[in-house]
Amino acid sequence: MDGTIVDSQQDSLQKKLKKILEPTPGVLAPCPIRDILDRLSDKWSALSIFHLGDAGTLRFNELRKRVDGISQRMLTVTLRNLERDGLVNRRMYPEIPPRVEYELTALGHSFLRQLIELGEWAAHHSDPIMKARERYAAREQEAVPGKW
Amino acid sequence: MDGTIVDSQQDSLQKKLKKILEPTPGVLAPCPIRDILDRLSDKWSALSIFHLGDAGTLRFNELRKRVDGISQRMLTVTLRNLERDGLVNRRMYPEIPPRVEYELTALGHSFLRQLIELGEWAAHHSDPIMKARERYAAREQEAVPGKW
DNA sequence: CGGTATCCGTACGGATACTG
DNA sequence: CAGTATCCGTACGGATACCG
Repeated sequence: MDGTIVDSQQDSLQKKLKKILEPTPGVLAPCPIRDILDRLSDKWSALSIFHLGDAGTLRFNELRKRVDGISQRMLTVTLRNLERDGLVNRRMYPEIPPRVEYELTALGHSFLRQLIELGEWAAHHSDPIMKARERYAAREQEAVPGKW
Repeated sequence: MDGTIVDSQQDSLQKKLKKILEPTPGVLAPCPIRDILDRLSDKWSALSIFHLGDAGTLRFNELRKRVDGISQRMLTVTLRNLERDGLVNRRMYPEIPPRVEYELTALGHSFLRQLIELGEWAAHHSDPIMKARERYAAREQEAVPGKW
């Protein structure tokens, strides 16, 4: 029911996997996957990218208000990382008081599309995930009866 | 050059973004995105999924050998999380010595496809990212001349 | 306004030893 | 073999204070 819709694509997937997993010249070692995952792993990158993609161009404190709960420090750090990786553009205007605007680069928008895909997947599969957790929790209960 | 291939898809993207970013009933609060990102954020989940997807079914120590550098503890923790979320299936055989086999569930394979997409994106865009970093590093040099 | 600099608690993950 | 238990260092991120 799930393995029949894909046919020749299966091989393709396996090949892609092989390529990702191959040791030295692969996608893991130098920059690619590990780095991209790092951008996803820190607490605020994805959220910042979402908001920049949504709003277009934002000043530092405008973005700060939108990314709920982020500290000034972490917004700075996050934006620096994104800028460093070429996902975000930083434009500073030599005025007083200073004005700094951030926006996604073309690369950033490209990455945003991947994030949205991920978000869509998550939204679409949130139900089975939640169910799985409930089942897991239930099994934990019966496995350790003395706990309760 | 990059904004012309997508036309009516642009609105669609924006709408998806809105949906992802909307506060309470959105994708962020309950389970979805935040949780999925959590799976991506820990150090070993993605890699473990890749290897399970590549190999099919693996015993604990087989997987351990493949996931280079992972400790016994972290493999256990990682697999528990993945099992909890319904991405990995754990099958235990009551033998001596014990044998435990892990494999991706249908949901896990579905997620793997997303990971591969991400990997492909990363591989495909690793060049501009690396270049961006070099530029950033170069700008740092000139900005802080006293450092050198 | 848009940052740095500093301090500090916590959570993640590694190493090691032990167990059914 | 496949874990669990324990200890322990580090890195991530929050709070606060200060600066151009």
